[in-house]
Amino acid sequence: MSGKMLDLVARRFRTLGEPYRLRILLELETGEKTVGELVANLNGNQPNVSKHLQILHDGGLISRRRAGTSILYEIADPVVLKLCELVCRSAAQKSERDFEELRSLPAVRGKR
Amino acid sequence: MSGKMLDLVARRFRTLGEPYRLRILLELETGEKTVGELVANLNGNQPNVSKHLQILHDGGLISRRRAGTSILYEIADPVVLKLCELVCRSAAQKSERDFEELRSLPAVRGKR
DNA sequence: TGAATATATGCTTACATAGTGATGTAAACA
DNA sequence: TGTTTACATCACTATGTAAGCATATATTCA
Repeated sequence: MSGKMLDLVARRFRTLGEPYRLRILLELETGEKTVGELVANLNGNQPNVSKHLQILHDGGLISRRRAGTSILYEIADPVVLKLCELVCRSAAQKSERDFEELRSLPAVRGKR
Repeated sequence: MSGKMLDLVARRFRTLGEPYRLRILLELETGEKTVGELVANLNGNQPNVSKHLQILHDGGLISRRRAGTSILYEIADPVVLKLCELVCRSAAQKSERDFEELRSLPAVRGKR
């Protein structure tokens, strides 16, 4: 794989590597929403939400269309949902392993 | 999804959001390797490679075992390869779209 | 045990990026 | 046309993190 392609892929992962942006994507999972709706649902401030939307849009993960004075965003690349699902499952498994490892430590076993 | 879970998922994406770490993972795709081999194959310096390996290991994406004075690393969570493949395909599609969009701009169309 | 080899860990610097408040811009409507 | 509404952008600060050098740790072998 070329260096440029690696940079692209890495950038895409980083775009998804922000909890706030994941929350936005989860909000959009149920359908397109305006910036104002997202701000309200996420208890965020408007400039911050707009900036994250811009980043997601630049990355091609969401698309937008104007509707009057509002702008509606929606998920453009359905791969994001699949990615989230995969990572979510994998992260959950790791959490379980970490927990089991902790539980098997003598110092902890002795404390019960 | 809870806030902690979102943080975990986001962290996992960020772990993958570094070109150098992706190169390491691609190297490991063909089997386990020592730090020295990775340093040689990636033209990197040893502390930097070690640090990235540590990050990947903390994230549960790779595992390690000692063999004499060397330490062998290998991919622990096969989901990483699937993720890379998905993102790679998605990123390539976006690049194509960007290219088509550029090509259709009047300023560019007129220049040929 | 002491030297050599392989790897990990501080420490510092530089850069990217998130959050926030102030301000700019574009559409709708009186 | 001026005002209002919805959103985007700018400027700044703070934090996270990658790269690089120096150094510490652990294993092997003489």
